[in-house]
Amino acid sequence: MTGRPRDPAVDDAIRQAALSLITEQGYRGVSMEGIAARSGVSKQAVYRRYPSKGEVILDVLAVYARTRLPTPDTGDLREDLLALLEATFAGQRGVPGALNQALAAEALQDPAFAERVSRELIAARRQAVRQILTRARERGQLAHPDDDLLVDLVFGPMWYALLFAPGRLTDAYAAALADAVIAVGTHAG
Amino acid sequence: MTGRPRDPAVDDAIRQAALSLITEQGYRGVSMEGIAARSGVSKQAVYRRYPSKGEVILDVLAVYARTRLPTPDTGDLREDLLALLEATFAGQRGVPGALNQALAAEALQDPAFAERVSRELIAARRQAVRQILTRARERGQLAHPDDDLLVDLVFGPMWYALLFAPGRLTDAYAAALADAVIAVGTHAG
Amino acid sequence: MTGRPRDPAVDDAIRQAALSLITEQGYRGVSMEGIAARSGVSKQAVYRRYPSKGEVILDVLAVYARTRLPTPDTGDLREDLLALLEATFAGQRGVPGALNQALAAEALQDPAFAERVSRELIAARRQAVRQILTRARERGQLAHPDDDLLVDLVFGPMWYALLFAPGRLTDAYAAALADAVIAVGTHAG
Amino acid sequence: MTGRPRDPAVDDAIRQAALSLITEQGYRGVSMEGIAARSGVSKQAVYRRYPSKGEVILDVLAVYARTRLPTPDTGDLREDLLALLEATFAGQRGVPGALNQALAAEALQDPAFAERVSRELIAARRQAVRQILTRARERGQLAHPDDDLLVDLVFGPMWYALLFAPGRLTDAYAAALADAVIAVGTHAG
DNA sequence: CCTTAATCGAGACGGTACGTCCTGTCTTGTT
DNA sequence: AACAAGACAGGACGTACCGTCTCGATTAAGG
Repeated sequence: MTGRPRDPAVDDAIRQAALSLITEQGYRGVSMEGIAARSGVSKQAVYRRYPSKGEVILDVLAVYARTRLPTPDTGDLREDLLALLEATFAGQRGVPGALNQALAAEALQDPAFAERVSRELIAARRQAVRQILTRARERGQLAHPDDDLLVDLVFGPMWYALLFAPGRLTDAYAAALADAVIAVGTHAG
Repeated sequence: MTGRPRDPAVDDAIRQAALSLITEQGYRGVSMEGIAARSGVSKQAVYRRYPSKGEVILDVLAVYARTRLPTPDTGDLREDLLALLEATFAGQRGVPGALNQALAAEALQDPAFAERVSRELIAARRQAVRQILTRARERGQLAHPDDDLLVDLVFGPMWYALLFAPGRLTDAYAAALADAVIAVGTHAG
Repeated sequence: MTGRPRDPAVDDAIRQAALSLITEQGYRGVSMEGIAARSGVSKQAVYRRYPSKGEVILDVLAVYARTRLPTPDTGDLREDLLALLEATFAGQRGVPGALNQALAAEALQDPAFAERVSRELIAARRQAVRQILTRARERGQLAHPDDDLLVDLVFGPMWYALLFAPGRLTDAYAAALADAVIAVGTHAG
Repeated sequence: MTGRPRDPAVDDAIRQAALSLITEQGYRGVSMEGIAARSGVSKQAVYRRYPSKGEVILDVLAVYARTRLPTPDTGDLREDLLALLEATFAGQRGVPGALNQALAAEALQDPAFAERVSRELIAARRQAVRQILTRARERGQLAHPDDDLLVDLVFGPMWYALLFAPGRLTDAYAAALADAVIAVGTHAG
């Protein structure tokens, strides 16, 4: 029933190989074959762990982004939003940006995978923003009733930029976006 | 010097085949090989016209979406925005949605293509919104100085939805989004 | 130093699985993996007993064909030969035929194995025929001096048939072959 | 309808690669993958021509053995048989021997292929011997009525040797076998 | 009218990746 | 030790596309 346990070194080698392939060559350059070759691992070992390229990327992202979303709590909505947006955008400028792009590419090709990503990854990120909003609402700083819309206003432009203009994700943009969200939030809706 | 002219029937067959493949099987199911096979055309004939899958999709989209963005001009910002958003979202619910998803998938795998899409297609759409905003500004209905941000607030959530939750693009969502944009726009920024 | 003794039930399960796989699917369908799976035994247990597929087959054949070659002794060369040939051919029409074919396939792919088979299995069969010939010679019924050639005349056509026309191994063929061998044997050579 | 014609150089490269692989490493060392790699040809190019390893070998053998079976006609049965047997055995001592072994290995694993080989290759060889026998019969040198049996006596021992003792195929063996066949042939049967 | 040149379909070409299967070895915990 | 379980590197399987190429057969426009 037990069998030989999986070698954690193999896990690491696979993730490391996938990560370096994505950063070096982008999503195009990633293949199950290539990951196996680069990591010095058999294809079987990869397929045993992940049914598809997307799952590899998802896992790499999960491990890589252990630097948790901060969910700052300064007592001020603007401060909180700004901190989260700057942190998030900063991340997207580097390797995680490439990972998220790869993720999106995979999701666009496989609705089931998109659903999975939505539930496991996207939801967590949304929750972080929603928490900030909830606290602001409790302090009476928020009039707009639809948190979902406000969250969309945060992440929508981010993904838009990842798709067509990754360079746009600057601190200044984070500030402008934070102000915009607050402008909407302080209205009654 | 002239040689045999290109057969327009071949052009049509290619576009038609690409379109039906995308709608039937999604981006996954589309290949240059498949397009040629489905259209009864030689691979060479396809490659002569388009250097890559992405270009085919781009062209199909251009032809298919001859139903131009309206750029309504009712004299009222909210009316204009609402009309445009509803029309745009309505389009994304059907076949053009699949085409846009395919486009995004391709763009994510090829930065050069992303750039091209950005310049040729995205820019036009942004321009339509910017026109509405400009007119509103001339009427004194707009305080916010950064049109680009406002445009991002319009298209960001749309692409976000296309990536992870296509069902979200309803008329109600269009209305909420229009209100949000106006809320931001009427602030000084 | 002794450790746990080998489980005879495992031995049986392996042989049984190998046998049924060969008869059901032929040599093609036989693999160490498949034998282990079919017998519900670990691969290690198989490899512990047999270094290769060929050895399994060889062992299965040995156990299965405990119905020893008869080496009849009727006092008449023709009677003896006919009895042996009919018995042998009869065997080759059923399961042992498939086993012998598998054996040959393995031998052709591995000269060392061929040598081993030759020494252990082929030699025994040849000895049986040689015994018949020796007795005939002592009775003065045999003029030809080269027993090896005569034995080849018996088994050559049998293997030939196993390779390319298994259906040929009938009783009539056995009779014709026995007569041929006698025709050669009664000549001086 | 026409399409680009197959490149004969590719044909040659494949056959050459297959031949050298067989002679160097035996049937074990032959794989479609290996043939493609060795010949510098794509796997597709190989599969386009041959559905299986066996077909490659069969074709290589056919091309290689353009040194047709002689079918000598000296007016004397013994002379004819001896010439053919010596020529045949001589061939089996070298590269064609390895090819025939590979062929047999494949045939043993695939009854349909065995049938094909039987019809296309084996039949031709048998015909050569039968021709010799027919001429002898017309000259009154042959009493035995069953040519098929006589042919089996020629080829049976040859394949037997190829399977288990390739070294046995000497000129002396050819002579002994020729005499044996004649001994049978001059009897009434 | 008759070259000239680009098109057409067909399909071969070297490559790369797919996802599966088998080989023979190994590493667990259990008996 | 042997056992079931199952991971491991390696390698072959047969298929699908990639983008390029070479055919023979059209289809105009220009000499």
